[in-house]
Amino acid sequence: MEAKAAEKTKRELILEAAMVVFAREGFYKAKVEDIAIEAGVGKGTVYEYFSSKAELFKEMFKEGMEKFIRTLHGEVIQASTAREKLKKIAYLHYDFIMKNRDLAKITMESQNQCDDDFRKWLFGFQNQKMDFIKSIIEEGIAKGEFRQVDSRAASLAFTGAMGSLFAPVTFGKLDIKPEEIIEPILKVLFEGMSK
Amino acid sequence: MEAKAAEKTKRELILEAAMVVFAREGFYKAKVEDIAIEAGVGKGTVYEYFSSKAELFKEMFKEGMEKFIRTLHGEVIQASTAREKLKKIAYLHYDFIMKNRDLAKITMESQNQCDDDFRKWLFGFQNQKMDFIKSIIEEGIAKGEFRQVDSRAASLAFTGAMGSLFAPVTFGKLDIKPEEIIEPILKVLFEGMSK
Amino acid sequence: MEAKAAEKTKRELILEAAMVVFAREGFYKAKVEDIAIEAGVGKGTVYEYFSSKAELFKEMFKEGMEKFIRTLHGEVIQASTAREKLKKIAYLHYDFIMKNRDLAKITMESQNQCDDDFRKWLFGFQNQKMDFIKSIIEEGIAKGEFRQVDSRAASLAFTGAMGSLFAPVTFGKLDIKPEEIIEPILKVLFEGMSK
Amino acid sequence: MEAKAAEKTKRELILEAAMVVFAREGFYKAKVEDIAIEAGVGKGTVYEYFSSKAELFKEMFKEGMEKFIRTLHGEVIQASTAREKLKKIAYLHYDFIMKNRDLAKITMESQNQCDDDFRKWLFGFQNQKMDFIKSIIEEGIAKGEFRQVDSRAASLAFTGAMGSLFAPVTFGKLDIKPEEIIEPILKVLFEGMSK
DNA sequence: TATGAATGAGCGTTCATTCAT
DNA sequence: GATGAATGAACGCTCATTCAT
Repeated sequence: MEAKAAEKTKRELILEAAMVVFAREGFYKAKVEDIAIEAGVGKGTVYEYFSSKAELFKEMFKEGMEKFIRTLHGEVIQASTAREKLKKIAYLHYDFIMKNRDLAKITMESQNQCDDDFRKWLFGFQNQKMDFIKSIIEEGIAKGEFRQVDSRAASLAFTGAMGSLFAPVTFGKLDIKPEEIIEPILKVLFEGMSK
Repeated sequence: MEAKAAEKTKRELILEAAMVVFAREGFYKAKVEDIAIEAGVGKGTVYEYFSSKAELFKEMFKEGMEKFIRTLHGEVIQASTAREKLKKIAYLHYDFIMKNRDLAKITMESQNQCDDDFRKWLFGFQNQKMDFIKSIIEEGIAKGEFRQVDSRAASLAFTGAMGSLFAPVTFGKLDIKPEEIIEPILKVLFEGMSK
Repeated sequence: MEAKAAEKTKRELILEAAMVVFAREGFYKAKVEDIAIEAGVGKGTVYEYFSSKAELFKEMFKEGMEKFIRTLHGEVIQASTAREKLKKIAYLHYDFIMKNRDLAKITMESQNQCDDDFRKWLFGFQNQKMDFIKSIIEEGIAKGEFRQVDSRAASLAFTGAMGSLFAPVTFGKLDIKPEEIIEPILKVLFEGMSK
Repeated sequence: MEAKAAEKTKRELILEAAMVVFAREGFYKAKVEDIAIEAGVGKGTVYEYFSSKAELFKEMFKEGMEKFIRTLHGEVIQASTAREKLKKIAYLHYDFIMKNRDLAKITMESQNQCDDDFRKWLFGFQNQKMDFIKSIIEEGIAKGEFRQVDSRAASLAFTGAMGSLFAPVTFGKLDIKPEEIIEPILKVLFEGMSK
């Protein structure tokens, strides 16, 4: 996937290490020194690129999320129907959780331990995701794929159902195949929205 | 020696203060001293009743949750149909979040920062709640209120939808009436489950 | 020895408990509460009889030592020759260590952790013991039992040799019979003092 | 980068400060912060070099003692007769106490307040010293300098007599010249061991 | 630019002491 | 007198952050 060589900037190394360590330990238990070691750089170097531990946390979180959103938009655009789009989102969501269960785990934690600016960003980010889903549902209604459901309620239900996969998955207790859990959930939701 | 009741034990005072402070600050930022001040007792007194900060957190969390579960079971038993039961749960859930948004906020956080025993308890607790909902849905299916939906998928969707109320509510951004958001969500879900 | 019954005053109970606990834990690690429990009284009661932990320590120490000195004088007076007196002292010393190894252990510790008054008392006490031995040696010289040795040097040597039993005995490593170790030491010392 | 020597490592600075403060206050009353101040470093720096207060105490103690033992062996080897060797030991002992009365003072205290490993090390250390003296006495017997005395008893007496200098010296009450007290003691002991 | 030795503010916890009963 | 619940000063230790090299 990479162009030339495996050249990674120090910044990238640190962000990746931060992901690993924050996810493993949580924000407070994670030590800046451990992140530096994980990244293979000196402790002081971390502060060359990030002004504080909290700043590093925020940056790591943002990068991870924005990457996810980019993937989401990129993939979803290829689907034609609203139903397919939502299905795609559900599977991407599942994949994302599985591959980044670390990030998923700290999403929850992140709400309490950062400043208000970050909280606002996070809230805005979640709204953005919700709006994206809402717009797909509204598109589906417009195209006649769905009934005249309350689009906000439906997107809340959809988002919530996605979210409910978090806990069991991140605790590693969901050893069944993804389609076995995602399909039935989608079925229930789609039934509620179908004409 | 005292007249009527109203008398609160020190333990109760501390638990209530812990709720307030942990919710406001999160586990790590909360200082034991602040909890003591909030409770109107000395710092040492906290340690007369709880062996450590973590222990206090766990106890506070358990008490709050168990109280909620008791309320839930008590109220739900009065409803006759599965639909009414789920509706009841949705509203109680909403009320609980509104009244205990403090507790709601830290539910998420709590997963990372306590020991494995607590994590297990929490996981078991969540399963218990899910099973309760699942059994209501299955009862609804048996009684012919619902179609033959996948009861697990449905309960995940329901739980998830309830959960999705968390974020906006705990961030204090939901200034509409509860029924305006709960009813549409229930409608979507029930449509998906109806015959 | 007791007059009426086994009536023990609270004060005595506390002093005995203090002996046990201070000896087991040392001054700093010993907790006043543990002493109270050991004595079978309430924590507050300790402060009815002793103004502080340090005060309790001092009192306990003084009582123990003075009791030892009384025994020493009482027994020694019965011996007729200086040699016999010193021998008696050596054995009593050994017995005392064995029976009160607890007290012996904290003698050392006690020098650092109390106030100057106590230190002076302790120093005076040790001098008193040394003088007692010195006077016996001088009596021996006067009576022609010993050569004209330097009585101070001799008493230092004698005291020191007694003291050197401390470490091995209090560490419980001396599993030989007392006479097997005391007699040779006395022999060396007496040879050095004999005509 | 620095010119000659004179340069002291932080570790050495801290060990020296520890010696001063532990000796002045005893293990428990000594505050880590005071040691840091005495060393002219920050409190955290102490923990860069020693994992805990107890660890610092043990290291300080070991260094001091091992230095003493090295000095002892180095000097004693130069003496030819057993008598001279013991005399040398006596004077070195006295010097050591005078120069390191701090260390001497806490030797006693140290027995109670450290863990079992340290206690074992201390006990082993004392045995080693005793064995060294015993071997010199046995050498003296073999060479015909001393009578067939019980070498263990004699070494106990010698060690004890040395030890008895502790108390008066460390309390600063011995304002006489060292030879005035050491020579008579040696005389008594040697008389007891001579042919 | 990169480093890691040095730092000290900050916090959890202990326990001697007090005092209302 | 006797009690033990309540207290808060005190201290060991951590770790984010700095800065001289």
